[in-house]
Amino acid sequence: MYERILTDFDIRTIMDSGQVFRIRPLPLESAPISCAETGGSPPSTAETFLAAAGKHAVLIRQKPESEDRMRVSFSCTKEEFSNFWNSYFDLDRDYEAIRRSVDPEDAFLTSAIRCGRGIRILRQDLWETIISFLVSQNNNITRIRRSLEALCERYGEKISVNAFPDSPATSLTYESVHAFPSPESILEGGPGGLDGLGLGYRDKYIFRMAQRCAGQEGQEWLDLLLKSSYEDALALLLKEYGIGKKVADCICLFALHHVDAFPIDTHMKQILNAFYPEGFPFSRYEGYAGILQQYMFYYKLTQRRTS
DNA sequence: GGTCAGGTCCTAT
DNA sequence: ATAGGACCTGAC
Repeated sequence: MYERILTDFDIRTIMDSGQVFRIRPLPLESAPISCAETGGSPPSTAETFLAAAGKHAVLIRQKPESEDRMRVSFSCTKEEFSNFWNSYFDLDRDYEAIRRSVDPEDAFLTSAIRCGRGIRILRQDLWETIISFLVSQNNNITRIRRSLEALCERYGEKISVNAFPDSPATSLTYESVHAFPSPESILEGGPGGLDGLGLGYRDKYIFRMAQRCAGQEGQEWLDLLLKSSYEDALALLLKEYGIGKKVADCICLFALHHVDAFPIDTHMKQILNAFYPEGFPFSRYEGYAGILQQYMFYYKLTQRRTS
């Protein structure tokens, strides 16, 4: 177990921000959503979550320490934390500085960053992110989660998760935690091996992408993407069957960490039309508009939920 | 029970 | 090049 006091970190907000689909609250310790804008205050009791990422998984327990500080425990060693989770959660970036840079006269963005404080743009596994956002197209977040979880249960290897010694979660066993499946394991299931996962017509995109990413050649393609600039990565991704501009931008932002990528989906279209009829001020936020996109997207979701 | 989901592909102009 | 329709399915 490894503990940190963190600012601009709220695992629940990250979980609900729509960039990641394999973080979930532990059943025994769930709590309502928190959003300053909707009158809710962060729960003062500890909440615990299970975060699965690629072949890694960890329990995360958080409790507010003060107004803007969170006490966060990770059920892993300090080494595992510094080798993987620190980077995964983008903990070396100063999100407070990003929030401070927002134009105070921009009422919508100001509300969005207040509501979404605690968001971070994760550095997710590339292959997992490609599949996740192929699934996401013309789909809803609940079903995306269900489909991906079912995919992991069918093809992902079981992985172990350390429990907190003093947690109610100790009584649970995490045999149900699966790694994200490899391209090869999906190929072994054959073309019909994706039936029954609720993927709909997206199954063919996923199977083809598994063919694309399998083997040494596939790995080399993924490595090339990892080394590419935003512009080059975008062009490479757009060649692939089932990947359009929006999904490509999500992959660039959430896996390749090109934080200037600015995915525009139905929600963002509505926001841009309603609040930025003259255009979003990209030049003011050059190089990191994608991070602000995430605050706006999350804010929009919380508004929809309560209206 | 219709509408809507973090869109993309395909076809017809 | 650009517009319009089809598309799996289940959550709400």
